[in-house]
Amino acid sequence: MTEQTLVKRARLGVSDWIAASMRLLVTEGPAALKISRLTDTLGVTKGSFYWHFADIAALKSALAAQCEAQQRAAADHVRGLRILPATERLGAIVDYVSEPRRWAAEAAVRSWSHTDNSLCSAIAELDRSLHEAIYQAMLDLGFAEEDARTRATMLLYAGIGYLHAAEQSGPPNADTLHRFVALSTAR
Amino acid sequence: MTEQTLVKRARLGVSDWIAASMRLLVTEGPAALKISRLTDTLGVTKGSFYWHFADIAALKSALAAQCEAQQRAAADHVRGLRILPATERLGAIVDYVSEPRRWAAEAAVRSWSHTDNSLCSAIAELDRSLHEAIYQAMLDLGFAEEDARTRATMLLYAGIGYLHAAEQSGPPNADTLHRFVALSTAR
DNA sequence: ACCTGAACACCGTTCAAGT
DNA sequence: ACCTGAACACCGTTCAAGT
Repeated sequence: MTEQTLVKRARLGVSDWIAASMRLLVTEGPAALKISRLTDTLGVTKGSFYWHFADIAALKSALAAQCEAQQRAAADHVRGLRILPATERLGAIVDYVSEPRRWAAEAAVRSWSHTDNSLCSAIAELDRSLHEAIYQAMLDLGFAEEDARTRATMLLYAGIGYLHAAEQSGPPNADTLHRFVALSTAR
Repeated sequence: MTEQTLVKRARLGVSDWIAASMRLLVTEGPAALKISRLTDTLGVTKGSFYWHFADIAALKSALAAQCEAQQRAAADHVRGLRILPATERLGAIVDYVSEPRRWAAEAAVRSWSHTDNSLCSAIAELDRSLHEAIYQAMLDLGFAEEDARTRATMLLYAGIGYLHAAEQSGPPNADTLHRFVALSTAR
């Protein structure tokens, strides 16, 4: 009864569908992303949906794009940190990605990607971007190319693994990630 | 390889359905777990499925139980390696988990767990077991408790992160994991 | 005990027709 | 430009009837 079914707008735009989808995704997870759920909350029929989107994959793509935009912003932010000295830079990257809201969004997208292949490329891109940033920091710290690559790869994967593990065991612990940095940059 | 797809038995048992489900899960992921896919490969109609299982959730539960048994067996195997010297032991753990068939099963179960909470505890148990084994190896190598714990945590998460990343980018590379071992045990 | 075949509900999808 | 309403395909589910 608390739905906005009664607040039926005369006309809907793509952004209305995306917004409703985002709300569903965040509150009930990817499994709730059904056309019928959307038409219920928006107060229209399913035919309406197909005026705005080719199919449900298109809706999910658009939703994913929204998430990707946030991720790109994250990647940009990380790249912007390159003015910092390498050690502080790695610390700043860790602080940034472990910020609770970012962390939650990251976990949600990665979790969603397991049932939606369209998201895989976006995630791969962010991972590549992060790896590049970390690799560069390792180089700046004076490690030889191959050593730097291995250290960067391990640090990145440790972060991703930690994210997946923490997904069901509570909030992130920035301290743990900082220890990973220390270990992966030790001589 | 027992390809019984075309060999239509006169009668099927629960184990036949589970086996076919496991094959589908590992080769095509949880999304392929459809009754119609199973009846196609087993050469029966959907009504047959409902003689053996109450619904598709029951099939998935039974499959999950099978997966959990495998996870437990894996944990036991890792615990059994403790007789080896620490360095060889870590190498043996890496070789064991990166064995292609185990790796594929592991990736499938972890991927599936994102949409099936019943699997989370089994995975957490294996992770705990792996962490304990790796931690013990670090202690045996002479690292102090807290340092050993951090090194073990990072190595474990790097492996998990690598598994998730490799899930969509091809087969595992044991060499990469061995380099992670070298890095996380470096002084 | 195990299976078929027909039926039904649900959801994604299409499209001609309405405003 | 945006939406309705009816149709259809696909998949999970039920069940009476067959061996």
